Amino acid sequence: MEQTYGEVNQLGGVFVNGRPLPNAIRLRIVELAQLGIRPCDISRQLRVSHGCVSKILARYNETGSILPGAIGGSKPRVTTPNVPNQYESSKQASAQAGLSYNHIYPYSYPNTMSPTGTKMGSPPGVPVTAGHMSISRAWPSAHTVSNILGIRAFMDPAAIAGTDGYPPKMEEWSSVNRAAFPAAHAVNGIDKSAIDADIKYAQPSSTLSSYVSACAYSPTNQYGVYSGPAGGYVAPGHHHWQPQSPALSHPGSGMSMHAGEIHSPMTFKHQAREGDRKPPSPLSKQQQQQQQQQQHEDLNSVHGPSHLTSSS
DNA sequence: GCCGTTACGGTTGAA
DNA sequence: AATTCAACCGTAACG
Repeated sequence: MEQTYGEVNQLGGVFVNGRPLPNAIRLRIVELAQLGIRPCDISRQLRVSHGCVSKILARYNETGSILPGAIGGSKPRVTTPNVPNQYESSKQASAQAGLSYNHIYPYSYPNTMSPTGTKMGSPPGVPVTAGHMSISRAWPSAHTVSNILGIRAFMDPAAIAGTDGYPPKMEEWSSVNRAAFPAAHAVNGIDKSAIDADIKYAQPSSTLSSYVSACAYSPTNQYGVYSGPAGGYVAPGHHHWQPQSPALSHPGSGMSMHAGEIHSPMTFKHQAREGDRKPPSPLSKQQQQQQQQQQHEDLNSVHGPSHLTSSS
């Protein structure tokens, strides 16, 4: 297990068996889909099996999250009926969920060169934001609920990058994603960071241009169809997203960026549907801390705009 | 040819 | 500390 670098699928894409695709790729899949690109094209372009594309998109549509579910661990044993205290049980459940998964997992595959230095390992005390939580929706499954800290990974390339191979893992950024990038706009923001991170996985060489992670895969861009990175796909008529949701948007966070590039057709469908549900979330103190951290991290994460230039 | 679904082999991590 | 086991993952293949 140590070095599971990667295998190559039929499409020539790199993947690690048993492990989720890098968020950058996932993000790209969603972005492209939003732009109207057909799944089959996405599959080819990103070199991800269509089954996977299908799965990710389906998941996104359903949960609003591009992030993979929590891997590993055991669900809290529910053997005990919640009978005793109804309210208790409910809160308990949430709490558990929250607690269960909090790590960050930026997929940094060991292939890289990362400098090591970062220990950010995001210790268990990771950063989270309540704000996010709230919007982050109640996840249907036991897992997935909490972690928002993933965000930091998303937003903070450094953090991610830092992982020299063995980074902190964030399996559960699930909620994050939503929170982190509420809409497409956010996508952009994240994207870059996420991409950076992932990129390493994909391409160690990374210097990478900020975006295009996907493209990164294909240096040559054979499929070059979308030569453009996000910008490329972006719909021309996009509007700037407006900070309408202060709550979820971390102020200052990377999102502020020009995100205007992508319009967000998809948006979260459920925001409303589940939105109501977890307001006061029982945040664990950890989470609280996390919140703080996170916020501050967000700030840091402001990354520069991805210049989309050319490429290819 | 496209797309949804699922079997398969694999990884992870709480219990 | 080691093992168990359930949950997830992505690919590949099927329909």
